Amino acid sequence: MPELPEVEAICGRLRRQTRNSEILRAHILRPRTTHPQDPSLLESALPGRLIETVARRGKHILLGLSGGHVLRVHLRMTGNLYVIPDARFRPATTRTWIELVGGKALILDDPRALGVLHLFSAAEAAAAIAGLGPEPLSREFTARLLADVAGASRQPVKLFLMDQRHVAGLGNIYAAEALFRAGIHPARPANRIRSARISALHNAIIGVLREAIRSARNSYGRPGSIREAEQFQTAVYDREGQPCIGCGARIHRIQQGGRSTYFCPRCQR
DNA sequence: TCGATCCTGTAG
DNA sequence: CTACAGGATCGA
Repeated sequence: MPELPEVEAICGRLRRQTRNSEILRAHILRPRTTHPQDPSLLESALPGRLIETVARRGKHILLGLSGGHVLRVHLRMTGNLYVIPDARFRPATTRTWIELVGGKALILDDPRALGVLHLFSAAEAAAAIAGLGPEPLSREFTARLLADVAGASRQPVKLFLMDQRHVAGLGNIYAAEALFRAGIHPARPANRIRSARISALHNAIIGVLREAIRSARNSYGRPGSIREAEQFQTAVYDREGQPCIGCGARIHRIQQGGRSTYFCPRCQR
C-alpha cells in the first residue's frame, strides 16, 4: 500500500491521536516483525513511555518516545497504522498492538505481515535513516539536485526513482505516475535524460505527491478497508491495455526489477 | 543486475 | 492451479 503520501496521511492522523499518550504494553504477535531485534526487548522497553512526537522520513514512521527513544515503523507493502478506541476490538490482521493507558491501542494492521518495527536510541535512529535521499517535498529537493544525482546513475529511471537513496518516499505507483507526467520512458537510463526533462520530472514528482497526499488524507490511517471514492486516480498504474488519457494509445506493462511498470508507449520516450 | 525471499490475499 | 500485489534485502 503505502508510499510517501499514504504514510504522510497516516502520520497526520496519528499525531492527533497519540500525542502524549502513555504506552501500557506492547504485544508483538510475530517475532519477525522486529528482526533482527528481539521482540522481548521492545516489550520490556516500551511500557511507561510517552509517545511525544510523530514524524515521517521517506516511508518510515518515527514515533518519538520519552527518554529520547524512537520507535520506527515501516509498513512495507500492506501495512496500516492507526489508533482504535477500544483495544479489545482488534482486526484479525493485527500483527502488533500497543496498548495505551486509557484503553486505546495503536494497531499495526498488516495482512501480509511484511511490516517491521524497531526501537532505537536517538543516535541509532539517525544512523538508521541516514542513507535516505532528500525529502521530495522539501526545499532541499531541487531540479538541480535531481539532475546531479540522476547524472551519476545508469539505472533505468523508474528503478532510479524507487531507490530510496536517491529520493525518499517514491514507490511503484508514484514513480510510474511521475514519469508519465514528465513524458519519460521508464527504461531510459537516468543519466541519459536531458536537463529540461529532468526539470519536468522534478515538477511531476512534487505535483503527483501533493495531489496524492490530498487523496490519501481521508482514506488512510484508519481502520477498515481503503475508501474507493477518495483514491488517487492513476493515469497509467494498473491500467494495462486501457487508453492513455493523453493520446489514446494502449498502456503497456513491462517488468523492471521484478515489479510491474506501466507507461504510455507514445507519450513516454 | 537478476532472482529469491519474507508473508497473505485476491483475481483469473 | 498460477500470477500478481503500493517494499526492501540478500546472495549469486
